[in-house]
Amino acid sequence: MELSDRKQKIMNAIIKTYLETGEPVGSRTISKFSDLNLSSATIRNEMSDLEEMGYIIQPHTSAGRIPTDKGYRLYVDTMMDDKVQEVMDLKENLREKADKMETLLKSVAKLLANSTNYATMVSGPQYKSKRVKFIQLTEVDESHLLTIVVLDGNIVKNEIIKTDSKVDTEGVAKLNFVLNTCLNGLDVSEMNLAVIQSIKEQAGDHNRIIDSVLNVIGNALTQDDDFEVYTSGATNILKYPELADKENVVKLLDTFEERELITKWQPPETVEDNGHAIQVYIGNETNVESMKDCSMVTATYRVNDGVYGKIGIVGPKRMDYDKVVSTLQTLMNELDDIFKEND
Amino acid sequence: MELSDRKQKIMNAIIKTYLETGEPVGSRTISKFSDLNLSSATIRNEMSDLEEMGYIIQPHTSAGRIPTDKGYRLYVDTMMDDKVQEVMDLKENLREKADKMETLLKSVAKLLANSTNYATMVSGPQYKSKRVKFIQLTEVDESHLLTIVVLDGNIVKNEIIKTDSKVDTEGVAKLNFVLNTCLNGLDVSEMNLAVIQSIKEQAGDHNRIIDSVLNVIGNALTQDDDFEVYTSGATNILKYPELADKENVVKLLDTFEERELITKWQPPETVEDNGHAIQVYIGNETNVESMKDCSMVTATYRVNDGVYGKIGIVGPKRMDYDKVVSTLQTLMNELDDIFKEND
DNA sequence: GTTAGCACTCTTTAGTGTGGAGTGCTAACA
DNA sequence: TGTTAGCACTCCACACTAAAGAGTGCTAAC
Repeated sequence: MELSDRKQKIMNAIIKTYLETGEPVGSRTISKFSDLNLSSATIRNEMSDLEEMGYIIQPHTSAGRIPTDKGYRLYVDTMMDDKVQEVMDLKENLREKADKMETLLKSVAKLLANSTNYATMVSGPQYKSKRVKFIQLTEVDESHLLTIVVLDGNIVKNEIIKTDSKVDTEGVAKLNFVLNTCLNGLDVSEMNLAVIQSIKEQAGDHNRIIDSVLNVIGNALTQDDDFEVYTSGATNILKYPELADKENVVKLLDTFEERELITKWQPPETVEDNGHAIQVYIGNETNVESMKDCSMVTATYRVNDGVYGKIGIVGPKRMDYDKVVSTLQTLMNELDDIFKEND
Repeated sequence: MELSDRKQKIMNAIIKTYLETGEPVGSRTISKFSDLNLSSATIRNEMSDLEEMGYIIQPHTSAGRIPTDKGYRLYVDTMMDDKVQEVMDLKENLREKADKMETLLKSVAKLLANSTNYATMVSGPQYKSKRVKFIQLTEVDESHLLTIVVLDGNIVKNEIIKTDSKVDTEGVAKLNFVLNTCLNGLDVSEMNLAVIQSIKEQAGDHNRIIDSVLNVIGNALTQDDDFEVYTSGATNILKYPELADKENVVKLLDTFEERELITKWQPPETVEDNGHAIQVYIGNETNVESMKDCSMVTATYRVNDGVYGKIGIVGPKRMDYDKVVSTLQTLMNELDDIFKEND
């Protein structure tokens, strides 16, 4: 069956109404709806068609229709107009917090949650290809060495390692020299046994320390456990009755608590400059079981080349896609500016 | 009125029963209860007394009684016997995660939440009196210096600062020397203008950098924004109907989300060695409005001298105080061991 | 001092009926 | 042939009622 112009309009009206009310919408409501001057009976016929085509569904025999995932998808893909949203006062709020990435991202999450009334998740920046820029060991006291690893993009990792015996200042200097000459510029795959062996030979009798240091470096290069995710406004989902039944709520809130669950958020392979790769996932498209009744809109921010993070907004399927997308757009531009400044 | 022995026993029975069921408990239930062989009528008389004394209350005329805060308090203070709980398999689970404080604390929160079915909050260690152990500046590239501040207790803070112009290796060395000779061993209150002035004089023409560095140090010494709080099992509160009415749930969950709210958790002035300062807060005793229908049990762990953190378990007033306290005790001992080992 | 018994209160639950919203179908109309 | 009006039907939501159950307080008897 063809999706006629009129059907599209009706579909649009159904979704718009449903987004507002959250109630199944009936033919009479649509027939009273603005432009299209059609009786409820006609609408009924059309709705019957739309149902057959899979765009809408009846929760029970004598109820109105609600959009299916396919219906939402249609809306998001074709019907959303790009109207510019009132620009929020995000700017001032953000600038204040911009000093530390962590606080910045937390505020982003909170601001978004407050201004959209949905739940938000923000992932910390992920570093795509990590290479060692330089390494530095420093004595802390008799039995502890501070290991500092600076990676590409000026990411600093540090860890204190225990030593069996005191290493004198000279020894530390030597270790520093050896480590830096051998490892600078390498990524994790290039640190093979040959390299390690050569370090150990040059370092003399500090094998144990080398092992510890390499361990720290390995962690710095591979560990994703600093793949932080900040969430905010989780309780907003309680505002939407269709999500708030006990079963679901627990699962959803748990999903938010277990931030790790959103590991499915790989950073994008490539993001065209200034493109924020805004994407909409509806229902099962999220690939998260507990979110099957939700939708999620994600965007990608870019701190540096190869350093990306994601921002996601989770709400009911009847979320105001239009507003969310444009809010995200505004916000992303703002973030871009902040990162550029701070470089 | 005197709190007779029999009244105590009845009180105990009431609380125990209520803890299990969460329902108001009636006189008949208690009369059937184990030891005391009394008819429901007698119990009724006693309960009437207990109500007058403020230990229990009737939610409505023809309902059983439930304990008041005062009643719980009586129970916690006098009636809880110290029976040892089955030791959980916390140990093995914890050891695996012990490598990083952060992951360790997260696991603690999760484990506690799972094994108690209440919500947990764990605050990261707080450093009571912070002093600078040493400072180190390192060139990263032409326009960036890495500032590392090591504090008492081997806490490492780092930040990258921008410089207007390149500072040569010699300059950095000099700065390092000056900073360390002037600042090592000082706490924040001792870094007064005189000290700062003297640094600037000795450092020559690197005033701007000194300012940035002092800024970093100041942050390291004062900022509580790394007062991390980990939560887990927030959704557990949905398991207790008396907490799960919509109004309350939102407020409670928000309290958990806004971890900062628990700033009221000052570290204790003193904690006797090996004492974990386990405390029970009932209802309004928590001083958190949204928790007026909850109870909270907190314990203090000790990483080092002057480095404390707190663990809290939040549940309904009818929480199983006995079990929670002994679970916490077991856990704290375990943590003590881990911290000792890792020293 | 303790207990049995009874009247009374209040909540919970199930059951019932009514009104409203919405549909699908049919027949009439332009 | 597309549109509309009308009607019978379905189902949900809500209010109301009735009955059951739990528990109390009081009184009188042991």
